[in-house]
Amino acid sequence: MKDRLDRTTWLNFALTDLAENGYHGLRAQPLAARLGVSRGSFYWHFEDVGSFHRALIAHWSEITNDALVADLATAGDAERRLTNLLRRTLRSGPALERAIRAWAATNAQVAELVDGVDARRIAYAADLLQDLGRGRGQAHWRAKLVYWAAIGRLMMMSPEDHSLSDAEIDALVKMMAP
Amino acid sequence: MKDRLDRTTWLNFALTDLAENGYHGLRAQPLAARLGVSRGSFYWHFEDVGSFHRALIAHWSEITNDALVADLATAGDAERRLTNLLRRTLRSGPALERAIRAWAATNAQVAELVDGVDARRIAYAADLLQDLGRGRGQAHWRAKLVYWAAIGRLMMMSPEDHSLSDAEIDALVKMMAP
DNA sequence: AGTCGTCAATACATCTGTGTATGGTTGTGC
DNA sequence: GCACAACCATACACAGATGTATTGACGACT
Repeated sequence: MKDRLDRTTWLNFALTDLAENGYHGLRAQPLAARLGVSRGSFYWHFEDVGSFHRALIAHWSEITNDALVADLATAGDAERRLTNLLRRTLRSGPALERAIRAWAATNAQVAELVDGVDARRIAYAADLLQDLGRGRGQAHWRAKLVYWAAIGRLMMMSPEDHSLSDAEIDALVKMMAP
Repeated sequence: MKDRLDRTTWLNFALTDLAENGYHGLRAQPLAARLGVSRGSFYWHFEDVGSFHRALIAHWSEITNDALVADLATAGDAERRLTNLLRRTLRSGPALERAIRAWAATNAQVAELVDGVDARRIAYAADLLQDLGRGRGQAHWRAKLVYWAAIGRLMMMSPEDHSLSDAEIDALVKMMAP
């Protein structure tokens, strides 16, 4: 038998389910049904629903921080890296991030972790803006502004309003770091 | 007996509960418990949970659009109105809007209504930017950007990162409509 | 005073989900 | 080839929510 599950398989499946169906489906019974197994498997891998949730957000946090580390290793000067960062975050598939933030709105532990991720990303953007000549305070509030826009955009529910051309992103970079 | 409830009392209470506890509490049993009545009252005023939800988002949409109409009637020139709009939306209590958007992430009907509210607000901001001399296309994408930032900000879960000084808001207005 | 409409409590059947206990199946090391 | 660990199914008791049906209490209108 090859179709047995391990812990990270559960977690990865839960992330895709979270992106598609929201956090209300992140429980033993619905997930097991979608996976085609019984809850016996769930309760083998996880103590209870609460600890499953903790494991899941820890897993998401790891993945997300890995992605940021990859960003940090991107080559190029600061302006190019900022442009690339904006292109990626202003165009990425919004489903999972949106679902995580919807979850964070009603769960303090999720909120705390999301908060940490946000702070790291803002600090990264602020560093880039400082490299482009902005003062420390200016760089930080502009970084917050751009990051807020990225998050606000992915919270929009109509896809047609997500569009942003290369020219508009370039203009945004120039606006933030002239 | 004066402590009997009518339909709008239910809806208003549901909105405060939504802001405080998220949309997972928007059901007959928990709401009735918090209101100190039985579910008999709920099922008198509403057909079922689904139609209650529809009534609730319609109610929110009305309230929100009324607020926008009030904004539209604000006196002053375009720059002052834009500054006021930003001060209000960049500083308002974020709980209800955040909860509504968390709800919209997993409910198509809520998403549709939120979408309409967003479009109206963006159009209003774009009008103001056009009054300040921006071209039509420029005004619209800058309005989207500012609106995204407002939404992204209220999705942030740590209160200390919400702060934005008057000077920063003025700088934002100058940045968008120089 | 009596009737009707409005609102709410209670009781019931049903559904979905939790957590636990117990046993069964599959693979791996010796 | 066997013992053990990893993994999963099944069954049970329980909790919370839904929706419906029935009954009851209050107020207004005539």
